[in-house]
Order: sequence, then C-alpha cells, then structure tokens
Amino acid sequence: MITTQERELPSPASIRAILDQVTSKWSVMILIFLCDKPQRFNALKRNLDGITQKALTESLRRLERSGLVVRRVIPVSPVAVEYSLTPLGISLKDPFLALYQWSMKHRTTVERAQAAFDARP
Amino acid sequence: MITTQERELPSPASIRAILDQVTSKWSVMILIFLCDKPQRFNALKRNLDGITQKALTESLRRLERSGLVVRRVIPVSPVAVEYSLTPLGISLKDPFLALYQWSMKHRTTVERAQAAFDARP
DNA sequence: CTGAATCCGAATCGATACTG
DNA sequence: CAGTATCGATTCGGATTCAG
Repeated sequence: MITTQERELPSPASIRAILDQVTSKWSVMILIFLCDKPQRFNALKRNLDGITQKALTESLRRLERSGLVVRRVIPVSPVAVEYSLTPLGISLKDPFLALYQWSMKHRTTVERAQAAFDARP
Repeated sequence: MITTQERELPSPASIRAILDQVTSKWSVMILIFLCDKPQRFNALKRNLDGITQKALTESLRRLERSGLVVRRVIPVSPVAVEYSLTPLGISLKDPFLALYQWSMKHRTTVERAQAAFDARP
C-alpha cells in the first residue's frame, strides 16, 4: 500500500503531473532557446523550424502558466511580444541542457536502435 | 535556409524527435524505477500508481525500440518478464534524476503558479 | 502473469483563414 | 507581428475482453 501521508515523497502521479508540464512537446527546445536571451514569438518560431503557430502559442502558454516563462507585450506598432525565462525557468537550464546534450550525443545510436527494432521479424 | 549537411548540429526537428521518445509520457518515471534494479511488469505497474496496462506496455515498447530498455522473458510458469536498462538507458540516469529532483523540489512552486494563472481575470 | 486486440469518445494536431 | 477561430484528421486514453 502506497500512501503519501506524512512522507516527504510526493506520489508518483503528482510528480508526473509536473514532469508532464515540463517535458511536454516543445518545452525543452523552447527553454533552450530562451536560455540565450529573451526572444520574440516569430524568432522562436523560426528557430524551432517545424513548429506551427498554434503549437508554439500553446507551449508558451503552458510554460507561462507553470511560471517558467514570462510574456511581455511591448506596445509598439505593430505590437511586439517578448518571451523570457523566470528564475524558475532558469533553474531548469541545467537539467534541460543535460537532456539536450544527451539527445545530440546519442541521436544516431537511438535512430539505429529504432531501425533495427523495426526491421525485426 | 537551414540545412544539416556538413554540420555537427542536427536540426531542431531531429533532436526533438529524440527528445520525444525520451520524454514521452511515463518514460522518466519508468527509467527512474528501473535504475534501482530490473523489474517485472506488474512491479512497475504497481510502482507507477495510475498507469494502465496499455500505457505501460506501449511505454516499455517505445523504450525498448529506442534501445534504452531490454525485455527478457523468463520461461517459468506462469511466464515472467523482466525489464532492465541497457547501457544507453543507464546513461540517461543522471539527466533524468536531475529532472526528477527538480520536479520534487519545485512542485509546489509550479502548482501555485498554475493556480495563480488560472485565477487570473 | 503478461500481455495483445478492440472499441470508442476525448484530446490533440495541422492547415487555413481571419483580426487588432 | 502575434495571435485567435475553426475544422477535419489523427492520435490517445481508458475500459474491456481474450490468450499463451
């Protein structure tokens, strides 16, 4: 029997809820790009190569909702919107960078494993 | 124009494909549990508290396909199946532990940020 | 015990069009 | 420029059933 009462360990489900926010579709890539400097909507869109407006909007909302990203409207014409990391967002930099570098390092290994798996009898 | 030819940097899309495998729904939690020791299907299911058979099966398949997990059938009766990490899977331990610990540490902060966001006018 | 197969409604996706 | 609205397509999730 697993309980969370009186324990400092939260339930797996509640941790996974957090992980879900943080590892959702474009989150890692967006955070990585925002680490460099605050960026505007279309700058992110260009960098992310392949993301749709809708997906980018939704991802940024989710990150904003979780307190990782700040959305700042700059009242010029036409309107500019700049996204930047909060301190909480910055605290994810190291873990995300580790994930990102892992992905770069092991990309071809993973791709080969997948191809081999798919070619199985 | 972005190309990947002759560059050591893969395209964002190809990196995200890898990240998707690795950060997909239950991956982090499964890998964390498998770090301790190889485990059987139902042991994982119990530990993961809330996962369905289908989701666990699919997650394990995905991890196996990407070369992170090995599935070993132990021919006893009734049949036992043990899942364990490959060296590649083990190499994810540190990044995932970092993510996991971040989630535990900042869980309440994130939850409060979400509640505040949702309560906005 | 460890799954595979199926069904079905819900959620998500991508493309397109439109707006301040 | 930075979105919102909409719609059809695909995928996903959970429940159930069956099998080696």
